[in-house]
Amino acid sequence: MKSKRKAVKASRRTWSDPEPDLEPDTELEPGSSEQEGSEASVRIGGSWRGSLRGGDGKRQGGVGGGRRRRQYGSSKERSVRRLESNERERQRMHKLNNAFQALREAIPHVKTDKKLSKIETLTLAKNYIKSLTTIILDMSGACLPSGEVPSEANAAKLLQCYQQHLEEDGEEDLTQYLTHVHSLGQRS
DNA sequence: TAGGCCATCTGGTCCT
DNA sequence: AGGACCAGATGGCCTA
Repeated sequence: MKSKRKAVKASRRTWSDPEPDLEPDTELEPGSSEQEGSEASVRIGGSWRGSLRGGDGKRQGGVGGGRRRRQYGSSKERSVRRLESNERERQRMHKLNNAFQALREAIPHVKTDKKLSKIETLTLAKNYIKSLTTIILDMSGACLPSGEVPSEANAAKLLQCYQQHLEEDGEEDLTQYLTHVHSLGQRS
């Protein structure tokens, strides 16, 4: 794992680090409907951004007409809230990255020095699940009534069988489940 | 040096 | 009301 991102970038000016020239109380609020002349350019995070959600309109608010920013008290209060918000977001992203790491370790792949990227991890995981599903369906005779043809329609029964296996053995290892199913298949 | 990947900041929106 | 979630923007690091 690369040891970067250990410290917050110093170059980025933030809410907690307002432009020195500006009086704190007169600082323009980025994106504020009251302050901005147009949506073409909006000062956010020390940088200039294009129109706000204007492109796809996916997240345009239900509030009719102009966007209303939540009104906070003093600029100091806003700074505190922003910092708290940043910290929560950081923690959230760390949790997300931990989940990605767990997923990396759960899926088999060719071991290299380079760790899987997020998109690679998701793609491999999807393929892995598809492969396992195929295998399970192929072996489904072990859990399905005799004569019943393995099909996607039997997936629910297979899932039920898997869940029952988990309840009985308290084992969450799919590999062992597959071994179990395989041995049943050989017996029958 | 360009492009990929990533961490972080940020404001809007959703949810409890 | 406040936290969670989301997506855009930015800049740093790394590799081909």
